[in-house]
Amino acid sequence: MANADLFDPTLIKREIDPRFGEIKGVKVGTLFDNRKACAAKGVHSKPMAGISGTVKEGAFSIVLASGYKDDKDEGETFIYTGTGGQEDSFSGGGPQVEDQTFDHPDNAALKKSVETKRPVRVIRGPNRDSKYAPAKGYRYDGLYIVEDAYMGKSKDGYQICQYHLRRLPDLPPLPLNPDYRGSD
DNA sequence: GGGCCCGCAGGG
DNA sequence: CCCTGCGGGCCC
Repeated sequence: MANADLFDPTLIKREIDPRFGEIKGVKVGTLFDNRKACAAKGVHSKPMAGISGTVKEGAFSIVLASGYKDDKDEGETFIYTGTGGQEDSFSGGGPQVEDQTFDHPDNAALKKSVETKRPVRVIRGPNRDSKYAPAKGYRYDGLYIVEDAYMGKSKDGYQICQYHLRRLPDLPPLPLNPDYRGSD
């Protein structure tokens, strides 16, 4: 593959771990009805959690949806917020009520991806605050590199884990969100 | 439309 | 095994 130089050569077992990288038969732009459908195709196997991966090998995939107001989606790049510290994790949302930390296994996994440089599958869910989110369902938007991970401050004043993601070059353009409610 | 509460995959 | 999580359906 053309992006081979982006991978850490010591982590070549990407070739034997089917959880990383493109999923056979799932094209960039594929739309899924719900999270269960994403899981069924192996695009993102967790029913609710936004980050799928391991602490040792890094993240396989992440879901960008509403629920974390500190995300900033610019399409080819975006800022993602880690998991944890929310008021009601079951209802999937609410303000931060405590600090996030990279000790959380999911946050640690995504941080690990900065080191490994292994691209992560990105799935966008409905989010009226994102210019690039699908109006409905969950869309596979291709592979992104996690360029950076650092602690930041949420709008609620708590410490949060944040990540800079950048899309691999030469992927199909991202569709615009018809329901976007932002100004730009 | 909002509040509520259900299951389940999988990593550690 | 155990616990958690950027859903989702249902009821009002």
